[in-house]
Amino acid sequence: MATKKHSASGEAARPRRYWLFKSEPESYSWDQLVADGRTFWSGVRNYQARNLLRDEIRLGDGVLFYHSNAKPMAVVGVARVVRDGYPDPTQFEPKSDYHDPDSDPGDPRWFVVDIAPVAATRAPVTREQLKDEAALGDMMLLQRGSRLSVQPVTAVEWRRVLQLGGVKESW
DNA sequence: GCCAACGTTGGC
DNA sequence: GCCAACGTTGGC
Repeated sequence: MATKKHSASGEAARPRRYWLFKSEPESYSWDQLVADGRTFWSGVRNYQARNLLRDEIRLGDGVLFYHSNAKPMAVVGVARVVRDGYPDPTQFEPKSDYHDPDSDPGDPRWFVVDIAPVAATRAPVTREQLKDEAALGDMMLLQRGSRLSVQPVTAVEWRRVLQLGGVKESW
């Protein structure tokens, strides 16, 4: 029968992937994202995270929004990527905290994606809850010493966290 | 507030 | 190219 399942719908060949973005709520909270309706994820200044933003994270991907250094530390919402990676404008703004005088506009060093909120979790899915889930034992967020602020999430982890948060996928 | 883990910087 | 010193992250 058919050998190419998605050709008729015009769907992208790449399957949707999943990510977790950390933010300190005092710096940029879920509520702020909801108020803004959309934002560019600026200020990531780590090469591993940069590579994900530039090369891996794509329009339509799912994002778990996690509050770090917070009470409680928790996944508080689900967002989606609404624009592929592009150079972080703040790196070229001398007055920005994120200014990088060594970044060459012809070959920008730092990248962002745009995200928009999809749904808040019914209640914060706390770090403690996540740690209690056997299925989430390998989640990067929970590994000792893991500091990556933009990190991959497996499909299994994604589904489980959404389930814990009472969020039904709808896009 | 502490401190382990990690990344970056710079002297050699 | 090594590595000690330093700064940052972020859970505890």
